Amino acid sequence: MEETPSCRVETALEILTGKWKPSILLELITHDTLRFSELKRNLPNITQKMLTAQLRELELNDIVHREIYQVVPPRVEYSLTDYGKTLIPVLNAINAWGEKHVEHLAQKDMLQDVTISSTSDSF
Amino acid sequence: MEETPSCRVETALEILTGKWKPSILLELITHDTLRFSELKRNLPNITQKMLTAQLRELELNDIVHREIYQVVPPRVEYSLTDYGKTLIPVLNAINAWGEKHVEHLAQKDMLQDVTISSTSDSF
DNA sequence: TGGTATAGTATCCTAAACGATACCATGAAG
DNA sequence: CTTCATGGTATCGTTTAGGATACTATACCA
Repeated sequence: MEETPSCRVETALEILTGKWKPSILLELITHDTLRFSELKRNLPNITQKMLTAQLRELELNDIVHREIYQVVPPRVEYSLTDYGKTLIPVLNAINAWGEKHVEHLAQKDMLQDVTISSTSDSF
Repeated sequence: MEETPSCRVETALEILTGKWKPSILLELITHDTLRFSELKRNLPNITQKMLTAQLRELELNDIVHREIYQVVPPRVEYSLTDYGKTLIPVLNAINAWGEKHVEHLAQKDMLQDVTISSTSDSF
């Protein structure tokens, strides 16, 4: 029953964090709808267990929709819910800052190899 | 040497996540400069070890500045760097979404107790 | 001489996240 | 009747995050 800003930030971050959730969300943002196997293919190092677990959590939070087709072999498709799509601007903001940060660290740590120039403010 | 959006998002999230970093950052945003002991007082359940560790990480990433006064007993003050302040809009975006999300879950899970109305879009 | 305050370290332990691997059900195709 | 593809579970082990507790240095103050 807390209602502080830090509580809200943590609530939001819970949805975005975990080793795989950002990648999964970005996949669904850029591909719209993906089968389980397609997601797995696109995330080369994830285990089946982790992919299932993360998708279930996202589903519980009403971020992704899981559509099951009763066929054999099974076909299950994942996509963002309308509500899940409200996360896109947040991810864009985080992505933009992350991009600056990579540059910032590059400038700080190494004063060398200043050949970075790509800039993309959204996906 | 990855340069994908998900890599950038993860880089940014690394800075924001951890059980205490959001709280620490929000403290420094709202109070500007705080001594170690003041931070500890304001974060009632944090251990000294965790506070030190999280502050060190934030310092390494150039998010917070650590000012040491050579007196006894020691006095050490923490504040956001100018660069660290560029995180504020990001935290605001996350906070705003988190607020909506709390409401969203409330509507979904319980169809009761609809007495929530506070709205604050920034700190 | 001993207690106090501050800002830490060091050590050990638990719990949670994550990973590797094996297993399962189904029906169609061969 | 065997094999294949899909989308999972179950079980176990490791690795990491976090927590509890004890310890430290220093100078001042009584």
